[in-house]
Amino acid sequence: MSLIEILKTLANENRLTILEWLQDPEAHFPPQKHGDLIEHGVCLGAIARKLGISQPTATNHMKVLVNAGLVTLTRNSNWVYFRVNKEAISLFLDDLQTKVAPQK
Amino acid sequence: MSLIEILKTLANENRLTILEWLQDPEAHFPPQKHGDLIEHGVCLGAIARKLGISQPTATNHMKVLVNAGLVTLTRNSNWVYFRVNKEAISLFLDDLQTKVAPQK
DNA sequence: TTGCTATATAGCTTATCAACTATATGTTGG
DNA sequence: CCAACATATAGTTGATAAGCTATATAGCAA
Repeated sequence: MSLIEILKTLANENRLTILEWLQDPEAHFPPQKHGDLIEHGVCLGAIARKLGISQPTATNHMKVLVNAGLVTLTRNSNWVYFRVNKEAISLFLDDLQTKVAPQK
Repeated sequence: MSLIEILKTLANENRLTILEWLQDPEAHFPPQKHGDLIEHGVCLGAIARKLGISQPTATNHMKVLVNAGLVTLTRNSNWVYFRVNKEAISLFLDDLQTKVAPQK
């Protein structure tokens, strides 16, 4: 995904917060009965509840984050799990630095 | 300015391009009769013309960039000059890295 | 089966953004 | 002084975004 698309993805308070939470799921979410926070990821409902937004809105935010490549999605029966994509974030930060601070 | 405000500022193709150009004004703008590109900055009209947008639209983009602290503004008679604020950009990049890639 | 939970999809509303035109103000040069 | 230029401001429009409700689908559990 292009630099500008990733910037648009992050230029939203809720999405930025979600990404921050997903960096360290155990620090921000209660244990899940149906899937390990680290191994499988954080499920959609937990994110929606913690943010205090409706489930469809959360679905949409996660779609944007996945599209930008910042988060990966795993399905297991009727659950959807999300994990941060650290490599993509690292690439993005490098790109951004090259673009807006090339002297470094 | 807050991290999220800066992200919103950069999440626009034209503004991102302007910031890139202002990193190295001599590489992107012709010499100015009325003010040195490096010493004083790039004047508004030059930015509007190069982007192919109207002057009021350029004024608005520059206002956003200045508000975010990424660019500084200097007035001289009827000209307005803009220069990149490298320190602010550097701080922003650090902030962002801390937020979305804290393990580094 | 029935009901509960998890997620997806559709459709709507409101807010924000990026662009424009028109116009005003102020500066400079002839 | 007047014309040309630089920028600012006001107001409008069209597109996109973020939220919601209502509803559909699918899995699980009693």
